This record gives sequence, structure tokens and C-alpha cells, in this order.
Amino acid sequence: MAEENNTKPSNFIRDIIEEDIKNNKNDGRVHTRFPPEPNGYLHIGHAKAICLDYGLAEEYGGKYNLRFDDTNPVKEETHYVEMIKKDIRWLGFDWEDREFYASDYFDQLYEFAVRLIRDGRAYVDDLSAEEIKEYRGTLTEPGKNSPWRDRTVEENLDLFERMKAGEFPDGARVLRAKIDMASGNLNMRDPVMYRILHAAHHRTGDKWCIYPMYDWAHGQSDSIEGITHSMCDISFEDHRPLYDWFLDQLGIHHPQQIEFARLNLTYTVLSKRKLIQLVKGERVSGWDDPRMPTLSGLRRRGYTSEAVRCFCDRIGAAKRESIVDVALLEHILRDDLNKSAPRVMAVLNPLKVIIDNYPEGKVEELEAVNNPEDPEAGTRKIPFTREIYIERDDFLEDPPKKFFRLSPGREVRLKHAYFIKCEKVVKDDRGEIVELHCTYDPATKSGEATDGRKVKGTLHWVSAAHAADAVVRLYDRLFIKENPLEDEDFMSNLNPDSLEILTGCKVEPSLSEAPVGSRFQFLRHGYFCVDSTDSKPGAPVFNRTVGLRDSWAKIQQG
RNA sequence: UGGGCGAUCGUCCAACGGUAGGACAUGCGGCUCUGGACCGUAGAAUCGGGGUUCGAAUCCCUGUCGCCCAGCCA
Repeated sequence: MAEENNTKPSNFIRDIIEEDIKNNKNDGRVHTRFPPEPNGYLHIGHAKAICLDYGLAEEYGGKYNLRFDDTNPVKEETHYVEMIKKDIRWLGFDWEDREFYASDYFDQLYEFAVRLIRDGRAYVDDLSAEEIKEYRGTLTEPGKNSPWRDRTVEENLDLFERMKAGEFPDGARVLRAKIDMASGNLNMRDPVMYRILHAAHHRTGDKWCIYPMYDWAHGQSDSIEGITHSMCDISFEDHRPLYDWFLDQLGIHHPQQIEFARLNLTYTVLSKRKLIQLVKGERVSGWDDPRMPTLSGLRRRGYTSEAVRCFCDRIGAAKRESIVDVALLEHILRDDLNKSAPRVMAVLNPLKVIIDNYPEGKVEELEAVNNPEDPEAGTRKIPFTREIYIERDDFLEDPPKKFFRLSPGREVRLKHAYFIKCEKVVKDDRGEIVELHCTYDPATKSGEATDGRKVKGTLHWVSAAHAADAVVRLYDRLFIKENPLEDEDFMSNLNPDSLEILTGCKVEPSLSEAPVGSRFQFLRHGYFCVDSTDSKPGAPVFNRTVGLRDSWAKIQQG
């Protein structure tokens, strides 16, 4: 698609991989993984991670795995794994048969833990959660050793076994790594490896009542799968010493963890915790609300996966925190849609126009180009009659300077049809314009005047008798501030006008049966797609994906 | 006197001791049967201070600013 010259910018991760290949590290293999927790939907920030994980593997002829990080049964659901898989497939990635779950490794992880206990590197702690917190110390003061830290290997083995057997209630004991309670890195102050959780797991059912913590599960899972480069976001940077420690203690294959900055986008929030608040608080219609930055939301909004991927390539990868201008995403989207979306005419806010000198009852089938950017797209016929609808905004009784559209006495072109001139304005009792009377020039058929005279404006229109009714939903940014998080209560920055629903819109007749998900450019408006859940044949619902660039709007503002 | 990370146009990313470059955004012009697309053009940056070097965004020292970490979440 759009990708200008398909030379992706270099980045520090690519540098590391190339260096590793050069040094024949891991026998020159590149094997990555994307490790989502099935506790929510994927958003465009995840797309960045996926494109990095999977894109880099593809680029260097390697493999990539999908691994669900399902170590916390109380938050995770099968529904989320299905949706996550759907979204990744939509992006166009195929993990083949390498679909794994951290829970696949629970037995192995348990074995590893026993090994660490035997080596005197892990112990069962009876301290309560609150006590562990107290013993941990603070950011500036060292922690204290737990009184249970020096239990014998035998006692630890026995207790750990009984933890697994379900002898103790939730929270009674944990297994901790024995590292250094005085470390400046809090992650190294004897981190918890296992906690007791008598909860059913979406895959392992009731088999386990102890569950591994992220730090304990993640690196070992990477190792088991033979991962070479394990990318994650920078918040895990100070977990890397622990990641390395576990692997070194065990003496098993040691992948390299590499951290990059997560994506931030202007006028939106990208954190599962915040997004779930929007969903649960019913500020949006669901995870796939077209205003959501989730992949399912973007898809329903009409985004193409190509545009999302191209965006991820274009923003690059670095370690510094940043906020990408959503205008870049929209630019890439338009660029893609401009080449592929068929043009059609849709009148969102109709104003009736009667062409007085056009024969009553006559119907002309005019030829219209489907996509000027794509000759292959061909042409179609559209009906023209005496009564048509134009956009209310395209008429002004008292036009300002630079207004090129219709006004009394002025002539404009009807796209693909004739020049018309406004002769009379009809108003109701309240002074509201109800209809316009115009005349047309038969010598301007298909939009060109034989005498060479020019018009400044070209309007879109639909034949009143033939038009189909449609509902059109105009979406705008979800938040009013570039950075909605700059205020304590980000919800207060929600854009009250993020959705405007228009009914009684008039569209070309063929659009009435347009298939769900199909995308169009509504001439002079923007790109729209048929909504996947609310649209019905004969009663179409269109979502505005993104508007056209609007220089007229800029002139008006300035 | 806890630990870690980061700082380049308004924004995002490059430049790996050798002319600071691209994209988005913005301004101006052109073209146009979409006030779209397209074409052209302009302005716009190396956090501060020292040092090394023929030469520093890059190496060294120092300062400043920003972010992350005290879940039995990931």
C-alpha cells in the first residue's frame, strides 16, 4: 500500500539484532514472541509492539510466537484470548502453530522453582502481604530479611509442596527468590515467585492453587520457547536484572530482553486500565466503539490494517517517551483510503433543489468515475432528475468572500452533471430555507461548459426520487485535550461531541445494500464505512472513518 | 546523597567522530469537474557549561530537566 519506499527507518533494536546475527549469537536465529495477558482488548499501542516483535522476526527470516501470559486467573478470560487472536490476524500476522500459553509451562515452572529451592535460592515465606511490604523497605532505605528467610531446604521443599497441594488458604504463604533485601532495585528484594490463589484458571481449571508471578513466568517461558530477543516496554527495564538472574541461576537458554518506549497518541489514552474504565463506565458503547483506540474499535471505524501497520513502521522505535500526533495516523489512513475507496455522493444534511427548466419526469443516467486515483475502478451510472438534494452548507444567501458554493444568482457545477444557477429561495414561516429553485444549462452536460466559462464551485448531489435514506455517524476525537492525562481526572477531558448521529441522510441508491465493512469516500466529506453491527440491508448505517482535509474550514477559522 | 532510563525542528524518527536529514503539522504558490488528491516552495532543532579532537548531536566531565520502580498485577 502506501508505504512510500518501503525502506523502514533503522532503530536500536534492529541494530542489536544485526549485531547478534553478525556474531552468530543463538546460531544467528531470530525468534520473538508477543505476550499479551488475556484481560482486555488489544489497542494500537499493542499493534506497535506486535509490529516490532513480529515484523522484525519476519524481516530477519525468523519465527514469532503468540504466547498468552495467563498467570493471573482472577483477571483473565477465554473471551479475551479469542478477541486478541482475531485482532492479530486482522493485522495480517500468522503465528502458525506457535500458539502458546504461560500456563502450558506451569509444571516446568514448578520444577524450576524446586531446583531453585534446592540450590538455596528460594524460600517459603509466612509473612503476610502487609508484612512483606513493611520488610521491603522504601525507595531510599534498604529492606529487612524475613524471619523465614533461612529455613532449611527440606522445610522449604515440604512447605512448597504443601502450598501446591492446597493445604493453605490464599495469602498464607508465598515462595520468594532469595536475592538481596538491600538492593537499590526493589525488584531484587526477594521478589515473590508464587502466590496461593484458589481460583479456577481458564485453561488449567482447578489443577493449580499456586500461580507464578509475571517475573518468574516470563523469562522462563521465553527460554523454554527458545526466544532470542524478548521485547517489552521500558517499564520493565528494572525487571531485567531479575529476568537475567533467574535465567542465570537456572543455567538455561538466555534470551535478551530489550525495552522500547510504549506508544502514546494525542487526544487519546492507551492503557488497558483506562480503556476498561471507559467501557465499564459506559462512556463508550464497548471495547469496539469506533472512537476507541482498540484494534477492534479502529476496525469498526473503518481503519485498514495496512494503515495501522504502516503507521507502526513510520513511528519507529526508541527508548525516549513521546506522544505521536494522531494527525500522522490520520494522514496515513487517508493516504491508503484515497487510493482504494470508491467515490460516491452522499448528502448528509439535505436541501431540496428544483431545477425549473429540467423536464418533469425525465431521468438521465449520468456516468460517474468511481475513483480518479484508480483507473481500474471504472465508472458507474447515477440518475439525474428535476428534483435533487444538495448539502445545506453548500448554499448561503449572503456568502462571505471566498465562498465558492451556491448563492442567489450564482452558478456552480453539479459533480458529473450540469451547471446550475440559483434563481429563487423558498422559506417557511420561520424564515427557514425549505427549497431552492434553479435553472440548468443543457450545454454543460457532464460538467464542462461548451463556451469555456468556468465556475468556482462543484457540489455533490443526489436525485430526490432515487436517493436512499441512511444514518451517518460522525465521529470525532474522544478527548478534547492533546494529553487527556494531564488532569487527575482524565474522564473530565472526554469530548462531549465525539459522536454526532445524523438521520435522514440521502445517499446514492446503490449504497442502500452496501455490504457491511465496505468503505467509501463520500465526495467532499471524507471516508466512511458500513457499520458492522448496526447496519442492515436497506437501512444502512455509515461510520465516518476520517474526514477529508478541509482547507475551507481553515479559511473560515482564520 | 536508593536504583534505572531518557533529553535532536511544534510532533515523531534518522544521522553510530566528517555538510544535522526525512515524515507529519504549519505558511505561501500552482493545478484541479472533490475547497480532496497531486506538484512546488518556505520557516523550523542537537538541554546548559566545560573538555578531548583538524573536526563532536555522537567521546569524557559536570549541571539541569523529565519519566519509571516500594502488587501476593502484568
